[in-house]
Amino acid sequence: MSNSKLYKGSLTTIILKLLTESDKMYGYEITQKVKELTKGELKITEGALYPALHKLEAEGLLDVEVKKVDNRLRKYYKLTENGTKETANKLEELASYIATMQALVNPKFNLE
Amino acid sequence: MSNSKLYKGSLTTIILKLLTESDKMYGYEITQKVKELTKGELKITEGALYPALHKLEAEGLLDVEVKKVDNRLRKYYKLTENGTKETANKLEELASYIATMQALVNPKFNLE
DNA sequence: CAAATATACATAATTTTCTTATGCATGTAA
DNA sequence: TTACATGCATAAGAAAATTATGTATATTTG
Repeated sequence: MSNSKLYKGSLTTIILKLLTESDKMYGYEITQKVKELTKGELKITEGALYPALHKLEAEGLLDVEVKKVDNRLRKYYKLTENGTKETANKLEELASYIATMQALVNPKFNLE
Repeated sequence: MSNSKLYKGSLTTIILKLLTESDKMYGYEITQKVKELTKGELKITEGALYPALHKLEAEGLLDVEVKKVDNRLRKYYKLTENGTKETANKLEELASYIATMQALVNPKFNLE
């Protein structure tokens, strides 16, 4: 997931946000979409992705639907109502994180 | 360190950056400075800070100098030459992380 | 004056989140 | 037929944090 440690903790936010745009996605699709959107900067590993998806499902933020396509299994995930709410929270947290870090790192950005 | 998980992995960057501005700082001073700069948004816990400082010292990025002030011990940390170089890397990584996340989360920001 | 709070360091146990490695299975390209 | 792509999964270990302590001195407050 990139050599930078900064991505730790942001996988959930990424997954949830992508699902607000695509309605439903399956795991492998998420890895490809992230690779594409970030021009290869960020590669989601399976060892990180699948446990994260299972956790989001267990927390009731995602619903899963299994489908067989081309004789291969796919698990489609979509946001629940709570998942949609939580996505909004996560995106606010991300905006807040960015603002805070810029205040720390760049004297030009002052927090209110 | 704030309820948001996004700060995971950014402590080292924060410490190094603050030291480029203040020449030398001690642990407690860092916690207060961060609290002040972020208007209380971010509170560095001791359990995170001290091990991080020790690690940076062990890696040769920080030098330490112990002083007794008002009958209390202070450990002043300052950047080594390598520490200064590594700080530049960390700040680049932060800028890159922010750009990548905005590309993922905000369709308006496209990566080159 | 006693108690709480602030200053200043430290570490140990646990949790969270990730990496790395591995496993299984099918389909397609070289 | 061998490698690579698609698609899921988990287990062992590492890294970085949280939470809970512990020690000690100085200052503020009721």
